[in-house]
Amino acid sequence: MSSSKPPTPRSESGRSESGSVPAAVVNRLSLYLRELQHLVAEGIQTTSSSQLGERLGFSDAQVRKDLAHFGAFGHPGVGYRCDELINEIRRILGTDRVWTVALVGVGNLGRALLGYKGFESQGFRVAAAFDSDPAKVGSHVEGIEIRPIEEISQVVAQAAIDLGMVAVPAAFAQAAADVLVAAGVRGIVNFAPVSLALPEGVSQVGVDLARELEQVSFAVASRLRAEGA
Amino acid sequence: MSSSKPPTPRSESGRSESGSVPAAVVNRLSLYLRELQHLVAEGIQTTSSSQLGERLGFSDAQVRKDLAHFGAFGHPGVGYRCDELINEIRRILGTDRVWTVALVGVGNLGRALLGYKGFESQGFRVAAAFDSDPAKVGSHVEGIEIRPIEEISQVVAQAAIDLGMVAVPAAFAQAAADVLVAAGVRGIVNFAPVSLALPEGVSQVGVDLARELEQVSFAVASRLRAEGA
DNA sequence: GTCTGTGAAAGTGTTCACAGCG
DNA sequence: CGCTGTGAACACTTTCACAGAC
Repeated sequence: MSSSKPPTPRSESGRSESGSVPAAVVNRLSLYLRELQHLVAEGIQTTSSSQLGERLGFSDAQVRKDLAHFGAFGHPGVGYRCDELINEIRRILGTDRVWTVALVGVGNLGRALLGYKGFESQGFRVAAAFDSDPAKVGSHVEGIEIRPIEEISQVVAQAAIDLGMVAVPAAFAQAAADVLVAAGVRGIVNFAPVSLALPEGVSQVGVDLARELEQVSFAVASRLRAEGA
Repeated sequence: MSSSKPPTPRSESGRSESGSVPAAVVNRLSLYLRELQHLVAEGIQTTSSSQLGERLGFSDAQVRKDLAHFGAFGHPGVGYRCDELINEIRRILGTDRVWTVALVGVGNLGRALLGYKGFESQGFRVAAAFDSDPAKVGSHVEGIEIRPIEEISQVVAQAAIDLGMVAVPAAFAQAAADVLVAAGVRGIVNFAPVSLALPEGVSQVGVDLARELEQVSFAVASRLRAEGA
């Protein structure tokens, strides 16, 4: 459960390899999905690469090229049927089925993740939560019972958990990830501000809240420097 | 306060323009910063592009090229003094000063953001919080008083707020952003699953929890397809 | 006429490999 | 020697522009 120097480090920006589709394309794909869902909610049934691109800040060619990686989903002279394209993208992303997710770490952020309403509709069900704090174990958050860390491997197997979310303090994140991986989880979203070393075959995406703010502060600071100088 | 078709849409992946430094470079920069801080915590005072790269999954050349965008911070034959490079990167990212941040939306996620311990040490102080729910207004979360949305512009000016975090439901995110921008905020981190349209000169980074999971599920689904097929 | 799908061109980002400094 | 900083080679992405489908 320590972490001297395990395999495959991998950073935030990209997940591990995945065939030959650029990470940036997959990123945009899920942006297209979200926007298509908004379009449908607005009562729009058909769209075009230029409309979709315009709403997201991409070129029409970009949208078409991205989709071309996976097939030909449009109708020349017409555009894309929204519901059709939604289904295609969900299939590509794998969210045409439900993924079960386990959460490790029920602090402030963990509780927010358990209560987050946006997962279910996109095909993710948070099915188990774990914490090392005996005071939390046994209690229920959002209808989910908090279990002790020691039960991860049993529960992950029993509940057929696919993915993990790590929301523990930085110092414990690698250990938490190691346990999840040993239990058979295939991918992890890591909210701790560390780069996890995971074995090949386990995907990771990192979300670091302070880093997100840093990206913004850089942009603002650059602008201020440009103006001020 | 509606949002027919305002300026500059911009997606998650990139922030607005910022001189000529690629977004990916800035992303990695803050990853380098984080790792350097870990190195210092481990008692390591000097590092090299290859050590830094290895721990993050990048090549040594990548690390050196990234830094070269901003200057020459290393010592040939020696490497990089960790504390020196940390200072340089903080200066570049703009976090050599404190940025004040306002939060709009004190739901589950908003509360987690107010309680998040990782902001302060990186140069961000959440100094104000707003919510439209009268039941929440007036209460205190993590020592911060929740104020009504109507007071945003007054408070942002008075407290000299630099950045905003939007953690309201998708349908209200554009309006919340509009108010923040009108009040003078220069950058926004948006946790709502929509693409905000912001005027030029205001930076945005989007964090969409469901999308992060989708990136992982794509990678896992790809691997399963490859194996299974 | 509209809009897709796609080769070819242009533009960016990454890796290589080495000169030069400590 | 070791390691940085960097031009030059390479790889990858994006944009262009058009043939073909509706």
